[in-house]
Amino acid sequence: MSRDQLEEIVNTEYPDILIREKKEEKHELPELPNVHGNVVMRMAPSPSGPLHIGHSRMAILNDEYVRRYGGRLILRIEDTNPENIDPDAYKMIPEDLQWLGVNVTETVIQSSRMEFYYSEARRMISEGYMYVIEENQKEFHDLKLKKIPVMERDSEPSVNLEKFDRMLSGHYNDGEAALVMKTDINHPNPSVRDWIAFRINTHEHPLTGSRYTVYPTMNFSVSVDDHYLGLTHVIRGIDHLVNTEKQKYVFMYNNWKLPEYFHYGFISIPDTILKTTIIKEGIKSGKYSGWDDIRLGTLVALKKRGYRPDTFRKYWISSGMNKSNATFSWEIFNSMDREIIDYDTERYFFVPEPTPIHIKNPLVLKSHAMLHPQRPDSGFREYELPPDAMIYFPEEELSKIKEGEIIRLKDLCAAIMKGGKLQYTKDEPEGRVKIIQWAPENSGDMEVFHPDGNIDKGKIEPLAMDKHQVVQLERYGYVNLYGTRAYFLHK
RNA sequence: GCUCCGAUGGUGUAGUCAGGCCAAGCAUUCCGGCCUUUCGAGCCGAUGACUCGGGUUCGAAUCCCGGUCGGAGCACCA
Repeated sequence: MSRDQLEEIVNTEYPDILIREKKEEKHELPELPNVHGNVVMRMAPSPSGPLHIGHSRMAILNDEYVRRYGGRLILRIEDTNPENIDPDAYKMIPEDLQWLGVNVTETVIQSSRMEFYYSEARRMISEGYMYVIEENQKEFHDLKLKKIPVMERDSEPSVNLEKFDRMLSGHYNDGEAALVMKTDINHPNPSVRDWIAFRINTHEHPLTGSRYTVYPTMNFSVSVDDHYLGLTHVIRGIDHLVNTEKQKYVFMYNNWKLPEYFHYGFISIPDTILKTTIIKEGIKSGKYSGWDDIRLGTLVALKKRGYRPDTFRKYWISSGMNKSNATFSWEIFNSMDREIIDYDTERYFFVPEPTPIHIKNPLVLKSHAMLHPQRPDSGFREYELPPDAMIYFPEEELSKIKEGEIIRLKDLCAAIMKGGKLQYTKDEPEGRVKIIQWAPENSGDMEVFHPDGNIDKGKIEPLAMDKHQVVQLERYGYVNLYGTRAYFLHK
């Protein structure tokens, strides 16, 4: 007997036992290993601009685990490269995180910990784990590729300490000396071999000015910070895989306990402008109105369009910590957002490409539209139209109506196409007909800005004018209203 | 080139560590239908996937080997 036959019998004879448990879907992140009590986690953006969608993943993932297990979430601003820092970012990043609902328990700014990095460096130099190279960086690099150590690799700690102090005293210019972390000169990955831990950069720093000229590279500052801040788990992008490898040497030399590391895969976000350099240029040239230009993928731009912070959380939790590369799905993201906002968004009429038409109604007409179809108690939008009223109708729809066809003006009346003109009819249409939105004569002008740069000009019904909220423009899509303009959210 | 990482429907994921409950779950999109004074929401239905080849095993999406494809890194950026 086949499975089909069996099912057939069960279906007809014993339907009761068929009540199968529906597997409940888990939109949950996996448990973290080695959790003993609270966790300490961090996010470490560089202050080159405000946060964008990509950053939100790191923020949400870390925040979500700290919420689950309890503990601390450290925002560590990694500003050890004085070039490419946007001073505004120090303010924008915390604001973005707050909007996302990420609960930062403390903030650490690396440029304010320079003395600490120096003292850690001195200690590790004196223990023989670091050495200074001078004037021969090119050679240093070439020799590394050939797995050959430079001469300085074996110099005495006291000599290295002396040279390091000379670095700090301003004796060298940019690129003339560097402090190197000894690792394994035979490591299969050349970049892991003896990496640069401190370099000289005389660029002015937005926060510390010209006080410091010797800056740690991220692999050094991250290592010592991760340890001294007590990190238990580190979640970050797969692009840091090799960095983790490098940082492990610092932990090993100092006998520090390694945090648990997780690296999630690259996510490419289609049709979205994220690169800070491109955005900055665009703002400068006037192409973009600012960081919150809705054509951008920054969080402030997405906020302006009306996305809810919870949508980000939901999306990133459902994506999990997959190591494989993936494509960000606006489709799914928008669907999640729709689910969250739909119940709260009022309905209004917007007529793009409006064409005025006389509907030739013999009597006064009253429209009666619900503010929200699922919430009858939310009220109605009502307009009174005098006889032979003029209304606005979408141009595009008008051209698609055939001669003699009856349509319905939503929540108003039926209308028939006669002699190329649409006009009132009291005949009730049979079956399914087109139901189309319209706008009364005293409607306002509105421009809807789309993220692809397009602008739809049209008429917005009077009751929606001057509103500042996310609404659904029926048959058009969800938008965020800003008075006489609106930003398109999604369908 | 070298080093590392990965591969489940159109898309995003669950399952892989501890092989059998997977005849592969969920979400989303598309398609069809129902409902409806929105093309939104809701309801019903349908299509659609374990990268390939070997091996181990009674049994492999899951373990092993190899190939292919994709990605990242190879900085005095983070």
